[in-house]
Amino acid sequence: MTATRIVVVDDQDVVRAAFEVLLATQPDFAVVGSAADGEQAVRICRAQRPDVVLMDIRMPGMDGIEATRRLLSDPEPPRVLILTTFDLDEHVYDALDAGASGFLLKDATAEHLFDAVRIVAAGQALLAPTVTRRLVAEFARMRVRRREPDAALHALTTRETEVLRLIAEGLSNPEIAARLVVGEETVKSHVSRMLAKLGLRDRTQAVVVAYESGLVVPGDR
Amino acid sequence: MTATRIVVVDDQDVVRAAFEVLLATQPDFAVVGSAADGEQAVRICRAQRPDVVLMDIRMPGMDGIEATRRLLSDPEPPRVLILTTFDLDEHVYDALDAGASGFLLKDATAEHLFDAVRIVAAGQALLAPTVTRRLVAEFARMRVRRREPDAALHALTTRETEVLRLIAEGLSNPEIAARLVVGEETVKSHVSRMLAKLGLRDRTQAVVVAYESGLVVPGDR
DNA sequence: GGCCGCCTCCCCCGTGCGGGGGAAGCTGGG
DNA sequence: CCCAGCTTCCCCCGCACGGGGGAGGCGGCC
Repeated sequence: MTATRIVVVDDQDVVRAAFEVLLATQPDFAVVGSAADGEQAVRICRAQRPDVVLMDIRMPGMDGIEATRRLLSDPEPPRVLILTTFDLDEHVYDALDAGASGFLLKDATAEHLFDAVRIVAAGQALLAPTVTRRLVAEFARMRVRRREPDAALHALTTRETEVLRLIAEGLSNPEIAARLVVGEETVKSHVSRMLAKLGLRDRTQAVVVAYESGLVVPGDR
Repeated sequence: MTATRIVVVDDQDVVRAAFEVLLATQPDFAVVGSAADGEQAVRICRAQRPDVVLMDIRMPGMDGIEATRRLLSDPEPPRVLILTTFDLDEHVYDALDAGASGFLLKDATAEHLFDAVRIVAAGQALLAPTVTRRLVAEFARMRVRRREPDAALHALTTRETEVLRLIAEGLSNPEIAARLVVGEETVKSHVSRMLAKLGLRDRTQAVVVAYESGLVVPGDR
């Protein structure tokens, strides 16, 4: 098994050199390049094709986020491990968005860094504990809104809910009738009773409550 | 500084005993109780008030998820670290939802376990690398859909966009006219041209594209 | 100057929509 | 057994909605 090929990206020369030396102490690691900004990073990675890129965020010119985004859009991209001083950065979410596999703080121990490199090289992911905590909290928050189809929606019968869902797809009454294989008159009564139960005026407002209540979720179609 | 108080929950006696012995090797840990199912776990935690609970998921009777949910609803709850054999479990999301601070696989090393306990005791969070990877991917996916107010929406004039946004609040034409302080006829022409540009039939469909495109976001009101 | 895009308002006209009734069959529970 | 709730369908009616087409004022751009 060959060594994990690593590129180090940091605008501070000392820091970069320190990481190179540190990583070189591990027999299964091979530092194959380094860069001081985003442009250099992209160029060197495309030439060296490393397994893992240790990426700083704050850099003059192209920052680590944008560099990550570009690298990840290549075919067979490297795994990117973000290494930064500040965890309170908004950049965390942007970095994960850009496709980073890991997010470590510079106060991590050498052992943690080695672990992290091996984990992302294996295609897994690892985040600093504080970052994990925020991500988990954020994730739970996102899920909470997405599973409270509550309002007065439980008052609806199954058929009424079904009709509401189709209205929220933008269908007209005749279209809904066709979809459900019933008469249009039937649909109209379902719609009327649904609107009355929810205290709404028209189908437009019905679409709004369907989305706001979480009955339907953007992107699920 | 006092030791971290730990409760071990697992339905298999040997496993439970093994973890107790393992944790006892650390001078800053103190195992203050153990349980073989969810009910016992809740009872013992309320009596012992540990800092950290090592929780198995699969157990007879009340499972680890439900036990976690109940513990977390208490005042000053312990931190819960889930320890399970299967990472492919759907339970991961449920566990995080229930409020767990960590999620480890049983194939983790002793050192990783100790680290994890110390991290969650400190109020941070830690997940197994495979779980982290899935969470990061899921998180990125969630965010992607939330920032693409693109479609053909740029073709709309500012006024048309404004009208679309109000339609997506469930307002009728007269209401929109009042809100914008213009005549109803004016609103009608904006609506008509907006629908034509987007290739839509009625305001109901307009609400759908407003939500699906990200022009409006559920919960922002 | 002339042109064009946007916002504003006006007309007519057809119809999809929603309210107000009523009625049938079917299910399940007291 | 009968009643209640759900689903299905029917009638009539009024109106908000949306299409078509036209027009004036105002700003920017060539």
